[in-house]
Amino acid sequence: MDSRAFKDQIYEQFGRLGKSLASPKRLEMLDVLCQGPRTVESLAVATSQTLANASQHLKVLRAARLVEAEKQGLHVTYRLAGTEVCDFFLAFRHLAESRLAEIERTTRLFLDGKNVLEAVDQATLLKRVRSGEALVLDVRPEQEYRNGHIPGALSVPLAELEQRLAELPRDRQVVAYCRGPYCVMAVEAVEILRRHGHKAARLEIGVPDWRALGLPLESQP
Amino acid sequence: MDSRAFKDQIYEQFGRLGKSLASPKRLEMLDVLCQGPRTVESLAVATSQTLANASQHLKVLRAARLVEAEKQGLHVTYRLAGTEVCDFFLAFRHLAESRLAEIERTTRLFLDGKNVLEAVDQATLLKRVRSGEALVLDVRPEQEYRNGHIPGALSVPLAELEQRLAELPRDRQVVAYCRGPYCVMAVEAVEILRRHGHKAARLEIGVPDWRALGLPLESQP
DNA sequence: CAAGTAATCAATCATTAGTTTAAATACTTG
DNA sequence: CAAGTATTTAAACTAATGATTGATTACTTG
Repeated sequence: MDSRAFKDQIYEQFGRLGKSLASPKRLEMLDVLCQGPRTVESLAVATSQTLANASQHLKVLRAARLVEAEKQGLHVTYRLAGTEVCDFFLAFRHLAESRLAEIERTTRLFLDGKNVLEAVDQATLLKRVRSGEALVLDVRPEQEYRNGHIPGALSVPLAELEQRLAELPRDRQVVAYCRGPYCVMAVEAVEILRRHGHKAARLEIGVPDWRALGLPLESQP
Repeated sequence: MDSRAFKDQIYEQFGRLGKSLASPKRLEMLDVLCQGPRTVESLAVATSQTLANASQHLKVLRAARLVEAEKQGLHVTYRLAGTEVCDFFLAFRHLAESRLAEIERTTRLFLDGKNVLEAVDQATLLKRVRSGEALVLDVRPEQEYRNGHIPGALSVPLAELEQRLAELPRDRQVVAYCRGPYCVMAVEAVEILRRHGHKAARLEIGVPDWRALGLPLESQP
């Protein structure tokens, strides 16, 4: 084997990993999987695609060893192949954010349409969340909350929020979070809360970012 | 803009970054660019492709804002768009190495063919290099040495090595390094050195890894 | 074991990406 | 400003990818 053939084989392998990151849908699936294991169908629904497509994308991710599958009876549960994969995804996202101005522009445009622009910046918000000064609200589906959540957070999945408004204080700030900066559940939660006279704000980061910051998580309420 | 459209736009942008990492040749070019700025032609030669292809790949990398171009007279010099890009490339490489067993297998197969298998492991080798116990040899082209090298290293580009063997001690271990684990220059250097009766070993890591370890670099000899 | 459900596979099609070759552009230097 | 060099662009072709649809497999449950 000459050195060119060696290099070609090596970078070919690197390319396999790169190719698996080349599809928007696959990246969205990785983002969702950072919240915890999921079945194929639930991933398909979460990422708005057909079951067959989701299955095909998962096959690609599995070939790159980014995810693992486990069959439990009728369902196949996919999970990230390790916490390094989640950490890498966050690094990838940060690089994209730092390099592609379009991402910030799109986000701003979206948030301008909604009425959720913050009065306080993320850093002080994060401080309030950490100190317990604000009530922290986890609006993700309950299963994801159970997989791990910000300590002291109350679980009220977005779908149940309107029915359970009475559980939330009106005198204290409510800080809602969800899967991360590009998950819109917390945005919608803040809209609902403000419409009903609550002092609400959105924490942009999600549990994976929280953990990557080295902050502790809670697993059971 | 509804939330699906928002997500589609966001992950579309992430996909742009992912797509730029989906080609073996582009990854190899990024690897080379981690050593410092280079012209299109020199990149084309280093990665064994035509000028036109190299130019097209660089266009893709530039569209993803991973590299920047600067025209100096007749030559266009490309460089990484920031040290984050190099750090990210290393993270990408580590993930690939940890997930794809084929990479290690290919590397081992290649090294088995050459006679450079180590008697000592990388960790103790690194210790000897750091302590100055061994003579450290930088066999990359001189320009890359000037961009930054391991403190105390001697620059003898691979092409000049056979002529300059007299400069090297025979009683002390010579540790050669090059661009990184998949650059074969240090492997070839060790072959030459051993053939001439020197005690030689190869340090797998390159300057980018060295810097990422938080170790200091030297810029001028 | 038949019916039903979750997931995968296979075939097709439209789109995109990569390579090659040749032509065009941009700049320098005599 | 003509000749030469470095780079980019364009056109043509081939290969690969992703979405869609329908069929198939694997498993559970009545």
